[in-house]
Amino acid sequence: MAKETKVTIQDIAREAQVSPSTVSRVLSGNAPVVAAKREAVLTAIEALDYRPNVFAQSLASGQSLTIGVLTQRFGNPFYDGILSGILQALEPTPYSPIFGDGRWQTAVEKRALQTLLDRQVDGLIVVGGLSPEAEMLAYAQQVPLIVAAREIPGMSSQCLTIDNKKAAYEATRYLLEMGHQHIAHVTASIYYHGPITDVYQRYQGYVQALTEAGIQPDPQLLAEGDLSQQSGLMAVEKLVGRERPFTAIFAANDQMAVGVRLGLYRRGLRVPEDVSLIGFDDDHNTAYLTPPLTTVRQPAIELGQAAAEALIDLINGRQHTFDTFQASLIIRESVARRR
Amino acid sequence: MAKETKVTIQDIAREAQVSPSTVSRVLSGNAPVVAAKREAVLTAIEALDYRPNVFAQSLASGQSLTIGVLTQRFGNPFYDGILSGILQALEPTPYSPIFGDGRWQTAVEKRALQTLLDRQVDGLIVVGGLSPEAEMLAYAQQVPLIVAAREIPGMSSQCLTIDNKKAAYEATRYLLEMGHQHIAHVTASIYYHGPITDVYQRYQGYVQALTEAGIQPDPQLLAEGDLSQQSGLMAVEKLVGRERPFTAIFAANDQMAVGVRLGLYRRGLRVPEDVSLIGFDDDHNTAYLTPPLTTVRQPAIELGQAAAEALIDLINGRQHTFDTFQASLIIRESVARRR
DNA sequence: CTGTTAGCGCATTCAT
DNA sequence: ATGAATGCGCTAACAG
Repeated sequence: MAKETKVTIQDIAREAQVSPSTVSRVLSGNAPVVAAKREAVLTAIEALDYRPNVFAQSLASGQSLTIGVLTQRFGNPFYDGILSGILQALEPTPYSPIFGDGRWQTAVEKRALQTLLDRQVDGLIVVGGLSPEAEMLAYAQQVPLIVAAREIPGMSSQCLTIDNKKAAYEATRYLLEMGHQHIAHVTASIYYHGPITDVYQRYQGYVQALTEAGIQPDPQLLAEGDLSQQSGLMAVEKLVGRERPFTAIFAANDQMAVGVRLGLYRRGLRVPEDVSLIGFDDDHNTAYLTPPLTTVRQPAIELGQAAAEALIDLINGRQHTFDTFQASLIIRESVARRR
Repeated sequence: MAKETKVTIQDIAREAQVSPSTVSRVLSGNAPVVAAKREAVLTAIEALDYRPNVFAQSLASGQSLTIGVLTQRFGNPFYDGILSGILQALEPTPYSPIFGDGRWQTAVEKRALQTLLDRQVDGLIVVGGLSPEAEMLAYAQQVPLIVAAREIPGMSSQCLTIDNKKAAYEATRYLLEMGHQHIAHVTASIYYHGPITDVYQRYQGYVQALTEAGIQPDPQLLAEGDLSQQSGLMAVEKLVGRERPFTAIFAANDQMAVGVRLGLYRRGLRVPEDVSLIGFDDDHNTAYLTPPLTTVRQPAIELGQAAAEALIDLINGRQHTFDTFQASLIIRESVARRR
């Protein structure tokens, strides 16, 4: 339907008085071309407003110059940040990203992945994702693959992750240092979230900090939500209902922290006077909480950039190493020294 | 690098004892094929796990079976909703979306658009966007084009929009009906936002409602922000500073409404006891405001779906008509009857 | 209904 | 350094 440019490499060749191959050469820069001819070609390209046909290019070369990015539905600040980072890092390269959306459903994710593969992407970045490890390993066999924000055993050298356990450990430590002894944790069902082990790692960090401090983690101070704000609210109800005293709550993400905040408010508990509160994600949407929420910032953009760079190195067979990314505790007024 | 499938249509042809063209025919369904052969082909495809080379397909057919979607940086709930709608509507079609990100910068947008065009998209959906009208018209010449959430004079039959003026009118009417006479409006600079006339339309709806009610809009009750939360806060300062009494504020978007809320709080003004407040967008991130914010919900997903459907009809030369979408007022507790 | 013949637009050999 | 020739994998006439 679309009336695409009809200008082909042949037209340029004629216009510039050279052969098509020469045009191709100046285009790709893969072979030396005398300056005069190069000029002629460039001018012709300009004059005719020539745009190479990417399909023909890819068909002939076997490269698509695209890299596939599999995400899970937009909207999450952390994942969105990773996307931004990827986009930024790809900008100066010849590769352009094409997206697939897994929508947090394995079946959808699988199809999206397949679509990307069918489009002959030269490389693949999977952000999070639910696909079983075996499948991921299989994909990695077919195409250069980098996984962001998820650790897959057996391909850790291609996984960029954030040290969630350590971050959670530090958050909990901070509460301990502020004198809190009875620290509740709002987590999310491991079962439900399957491979999203981030949440579980946060739980582990929490446990470790307590244990090191000589405090036995109390199951009664653990509440399970589903990462939603609503579930945070309900978590408070559960905790309060158990009649185990607590002076601080560490929520596994900001959304739940907001719910917690609301739940405390409804129970007449004030933050931070009665209960200190820490979240996780540095979700900017919580900016208008009063008092502002102490939380953990994950370097999403940086991680995205690193993922893209790693992938390009991988495609080009270059060596590439990277460390686990460190998250940082953002201290704000939702935590007070225990009275 | 990637070891793509080496299976070609020839292999299938051989395996199924037919000619390549026949295979192509069963693949595209564009021509009748005897059942027996079709079966044979299908089995062969299955057996060899054949995946057509999209580049070869596109090169030969001139169609890419992709539709380009130009967005502006993820994160905005309204635009994200439109994207979801587009994705959903495209799901059952043979077209797959490829995204471009304009990042709210004309230069970037232009490049992104060009990239999409270079990829020979069969159609284009531009969500919002800043490109001057002339350019949009030019693009529309090159490729089937649908514009979502923006009205472009001269191609209104290809623009899906939401009736912002009417929605704002109704929001203001509601305040009037609640007995408010002095209603302030927080808008955004028309100059700054250039083509984003939504905000201006909201202003117009506000004016119309007042005028119809026999109230002369008071310039002193108008404050200009930039859609950010921060600017909402400052708007309150301006309004309060002018010492013109008001009992209600209608903000042009939820983000500013949140800022307004904060500003009022700092001034010791309570919502809704002292001042009633209405926003616009039904931004879920405001869910934890107390009291909940009365706002306007725009049917983003529906609009996205409609846009995708319209585009496909356009590509196929089918006729397609649609109405302006209606937003709806979501009444919550941030508005009180005037005491 | 189906096989045969030509390209689609370009990147790459290969000679020169 | 550069032109000519070949083919990437597939679809689209064109005959039959």
